[in-house]
Order: sequence, then structure tokens, then C-alpha cells
Amino acid sequence: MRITIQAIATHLQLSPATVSRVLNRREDAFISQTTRQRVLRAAAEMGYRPNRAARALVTGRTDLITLALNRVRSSYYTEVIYQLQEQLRRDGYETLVGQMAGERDTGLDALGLSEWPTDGIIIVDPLSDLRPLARGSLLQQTPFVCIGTVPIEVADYVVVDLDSGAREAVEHLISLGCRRIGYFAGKGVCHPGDARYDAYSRTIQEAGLQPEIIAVAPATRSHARAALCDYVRDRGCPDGLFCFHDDLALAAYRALCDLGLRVPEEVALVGCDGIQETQYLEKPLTTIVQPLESMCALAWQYLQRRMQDPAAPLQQTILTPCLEIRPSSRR
Amino acid sequence: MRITIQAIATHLQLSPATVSRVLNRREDAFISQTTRQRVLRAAAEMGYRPNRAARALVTGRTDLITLALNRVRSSYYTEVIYQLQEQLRRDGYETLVGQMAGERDTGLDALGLSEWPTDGIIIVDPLSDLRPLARGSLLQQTPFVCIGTVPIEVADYVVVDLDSGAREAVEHLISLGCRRIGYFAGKGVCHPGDARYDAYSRTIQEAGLQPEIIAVAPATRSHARAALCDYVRDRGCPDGLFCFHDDLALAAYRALCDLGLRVPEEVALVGCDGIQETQYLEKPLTTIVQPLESMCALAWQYLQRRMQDPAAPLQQTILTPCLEIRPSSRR
DNA sequence: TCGACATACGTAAACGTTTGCGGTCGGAGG
DNA sequence: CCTCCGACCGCAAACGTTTACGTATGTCGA
Repeated sequence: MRITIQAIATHLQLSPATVSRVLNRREDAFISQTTRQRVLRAAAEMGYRPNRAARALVTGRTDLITLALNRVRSSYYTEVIYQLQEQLRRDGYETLVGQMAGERDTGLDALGLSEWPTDGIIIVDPLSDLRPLARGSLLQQTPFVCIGTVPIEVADYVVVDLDSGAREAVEHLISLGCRRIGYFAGKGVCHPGDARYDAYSRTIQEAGLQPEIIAVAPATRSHARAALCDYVRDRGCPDGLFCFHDDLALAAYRALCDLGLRVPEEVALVGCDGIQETQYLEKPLTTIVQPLESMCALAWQYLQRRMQDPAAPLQQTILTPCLEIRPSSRR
Repeated sequence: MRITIQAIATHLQLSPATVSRVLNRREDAFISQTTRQRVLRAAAEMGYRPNRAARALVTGRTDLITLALNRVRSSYYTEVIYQLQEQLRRDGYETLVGQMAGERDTGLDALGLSEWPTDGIIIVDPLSDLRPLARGSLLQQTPFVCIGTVPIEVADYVVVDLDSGAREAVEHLISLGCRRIGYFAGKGVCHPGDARYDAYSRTIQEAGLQPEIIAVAPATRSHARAALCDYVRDRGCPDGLFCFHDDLALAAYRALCDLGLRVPEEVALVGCDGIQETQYLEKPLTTIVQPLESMCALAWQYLQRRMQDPAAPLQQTILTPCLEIRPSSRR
């Protein structure tokens, strides 16, 4: 039988209130040192564990944080989950993972998130357009922070500057002498209004080159790999490829291997996000590295502030990403 | 203000009990069709969401499942989290992630797991020796199931046959003509008693070859990469390398590239677990593929059974893994 | 007509915590 | 000696559900 505050109280001839106050270390309450020690000892000896449900019921807080992830299975998320979980835990929070259904709907069910009322939400999604979500009731009621993407302007976030990153990457390809630079991305993000798309198009046109969009759906690795093969067989191959994210870049790398095309001699390859995997290829990928660890730390800091004060001033950070040039685009 | 069962009840001139019964679809209770419909409509219109904490308090169930992961950041876990979260959600459960601290201790804190009392635990850890953990109080109280490793004999699990997998892999290297086959692994698992270690040693010796252990700690990618480089420079290079898991194999691949050694001509490389990443190299890695999707499905099935009947007979499945021979060991 | 039984719903206790309010007791100040 | 205040602690309500049990109504067979 689980032991409760009541049990400790009767055992020590105290009231549950006193025990609770001791256990919660409320310094606004006056508790004598002796009883404090007695309670602490008894709790330890009897192996007391608080009933979180009961506490949540009365306080309204659950000490749970939702990690809202995109459905895409990229090792980007492994890193993020690891980083955030460590930090949340250190501050006494538990991590609930949820995967968002997509961009269509704004309800909680469509969000695919927790029915448990969590104290905060960390949205991690470098891919989708989250603006519709932000209008949903969930995000109106629960404090949240975004990593990697911005749902609405009036929200807390930590992002990298997609525009300047993409621009730098494309300029890098141009400086390499590439004349036919393709943009390899999921269909959902190939439209004016998307930061990377815009940056790519503008930079290409400013250089007097022709944009060339290679859009795949679904943007999974295996499909992207096959799709790029088909594309190249039909229309020939660009001499430079800028990929929306590293998963696509890796799929592209593999597809180019399949086709017998040499990287970087025949095709220079650049990805985005800087997932670990890009370093373990024979030709490590050039990629726009996101400083995930500090991004996660900062985001959590922002969320905590927001939770304790919903009216706190907006907290927004735009980091300038770092284009790390590696052999896949070194000539 | 959140709306409660009470609110619905007074609004419809019913008792909370009736509303609750309707909302929980209890078929052992007799509710007229008309009131049922009225309650359902009102709940929908008023936007009722159950208070999970209150429910948990009285039922003792939280509809939460802990996913206990190893601290190692492998994309193995990305896949597992994705698979399990999808399935749990479909059955009305939420996913709490926890990272286990290690093998040393057996307490809940050392486990690094949730303070929230979850209904079940899924332990995913292809690396550690979990036997000490199983003696801890947490696993005595909460139903659990293991994927990829076995904490104790009297537990539910879904694993692959490490022994036969490793044996097959090593035999494959031998049949390739390798005479100096190294075993590349983390220090913690390089000892008699570990299934893969034993299988490796036995197979090597049966073939009249000399075992050669290359143990690294910590077994992170970046460290493993550097460690293998050092090792090879000091003592020369084996002509075959069997790696404890794919992360190490990828690190090895990278290290061999650094050293200018050709895979598979000079060194044949074999990994374990079959993470997605192994397919996206220039020379895809030979690896022992684990059927993760079906493993997750089966494990969840086992756990559900165990949750509803703690005395159910043991559920144990040992899958024979599949050595998928790819270019990294094709001569 | 009378009980038995099925159906439909209400009553109230219980889950374990937190917390506002009040009470007691000792000592200091007037 | 009375008052007042601060330290320490208990009382009891409240959080929103679930569920065992009880009650009321209607139906049916004897």
C-alpha cells in the first residue's frame, strides 16, 4: 500500500497540513526545526512518494512539459529530445512527447498532443508552417515556446536566421562555380513565403541564374532518394544542390552515389541543420549548423519565464547559423 | 474557466454520476438513449475535457507509459520513440520519456525515470546490463516490458537473438577471408557473459583465429572515431571489424576514411541493429537488422496484457535477426 | 394484486493533496 | 495583570472524478 501524507501525520501525531508544509519547503510557513526534522526523517524512512495526481488536482499544475515534435523521423529530434529532457528533469519537470499531425487543423486532437494538461509546450519543428496552430485553443491556454520555427510573431522563440543561412549556402555554391543549382525540398515548403525558398530564389536570380525546384512528397528519405534518381535521369543533373534539410541531403547523397555521380566534383551538396549524421559520411556534408544545445537551453529558459508570468515581455532570439563547409562542397 | 462534469450535470439537470457514466461509455450501466445523446451533445458543445488528474486520483491509473531509454544518442531511439508513441497514442496512452542513468543503482532516481506513477514501463536498451535495475522497487511495482535487452529471466521481453546474430556476422567476415577480425565495442560490454562478446570470441576461436578486442569508453561516436584511429596507428589494422552497434560502426567507417583505408577492400565492416543511417553512406554498412517496427508492436501488446493481468504467463519472444550484407563487407 | 426483476438515475463517499483561516501558547511590552 | 504579537500548528474545505449502493419507476408473471 502506498504511503500517504495522512499516514505520516498520524504516525507522528501531526496534522496532514503540517506534513505537507514541511515536504513542500514552504518558507512562508512557520515550522519548528524539531518537527521539520521528524517529518523529513519519517518521510524518508517510510518511503513516501507524493501522489502527483492529487497534487495536480488541487494546484492545477502537473510539472509536465509537452515536447511537440514533427512526425518526421530525423536524428535532429534525437538530439533535441536528449537535450531538453536532461534540462527539464534537472528542474523537476517530466517530459511528455507528442507528435503533431500536421499543419491542417488547429485542435488539440489534430495536434496529436497530450490530453494531459501540461504546464508548458515546447514546439520543435524546423519544417512546418505553424501559424494555423497558434490560433488553436491549446496554444492560447498553455504557455509555449518554439524552437526552429515561428508560429506567430507574438510568441517566444529561439530560431536560426533561415534567410541568411540559405543565402550564404547558395552564395557558397555560386562561388564554387555552380551554374545550375537545384533546390531539393518537400513539396509543402516549396512556395513563396517560406524563408528558405525565398532566400534561395532571390539569391539565384540576383546571380542571373535560373531557379530549379525539385519538390518531393512525402519528404521521407527513401522516397526522396528514388525521386531524385528519377528526376536526374529525366532532366539531367544540376551541378549544385541546396537541400531543405539534412535528411534530404543524405538521401540526395545516396541517390547521387546510385547514379555514379561524384560529390563534390560533379555535384556540390549542401544541407541544413547540421545533424550529427552528416559528419560520418565518406564525404562529410556541408551544412548549416544549428547550435542545438544552446537553443534548447535558451528555449527552456524562455518557457520557464513565461510559465511564471504570462504577461512577461516577448522573448525572441534569432541566431545566425553557421555554414560549415565540408568536403561535399569543397573543390 | 475549464468546464467540468458538474457543470454539464447541472446544465442538464442530471447528476454527475450519470454524466460520468455516459462519458466513460460504461456498458454495464443502464442509460437511456435520450439522456446519453443529451450528455454527449452538451459535452461536445461546451467543449468538455476531462480532468486527468482527478480521474487518476480516483482510478489509480494515469494512462501514461514511461519510455525508458538509454542515454546514448543513437538514431535507434528516434525510430523506437516514433513507433511506440504512435501506437500508444492510438490506444489512448501518453508517452513519458525518461533516460536511465546507468547500471549502477536500482532506485527510481538513479533510473532517472518519472516521478509520475505511470501505468507501465517500456525499457528500450540494447546496450546495458539491466539486471540490477530489475531488482529495484520500481520494476517490482510497475508492469514493464523490455525491447532489445533482458533484465531478468522472469520478465516479458522482445529481443533479437544476439548470439546467433553475432555468430553469423563473424562467420560472414571469416568467409570473406578475413584473418584478423577485431571486436569494436564499449568498455562496459567487453566481458565474458555478454552475449555478443561471447559469440564473437567463440566463433573466432573455433575458426582458429585470435580474438582482438578494441574497447572504448565512453562509447560516443566522436570518441570512438578518435580511439580507433589511435589504435590502428599503434598496432596496425584488422582486416575485418565487427562492431557492437551501428553507431560504433559509423564511427569506425569515418575513422577508416580518415586513415585512408578502403572499405571493404582493406577492412570489411559489420555493425549491429540496422539503423537507417547505415544505408545512406557511399558504402552502405552490412549490419544485423532488427525488425524494430514489429518489435515495438509486440512489446506494446505484451505490456498491455501484463497491465491488465499481472499474473499472466510470461511473454517472451526471441527473434532471429537478419544479417543484411551490404557493400561495406562485399568483396 | 403483489412481489420480483430490469431499467434508469441519484446520493454520497472516496481518492491524497494543498491552503486559507483560525486557534493555542508563550513571552514581551505597557 | 492585561494585552498583543509572533511562532507554531490544526481544521476543514476544495480540487473533479469515479463507483458502490440505494431509490424510483415500469413491466411481467403468478
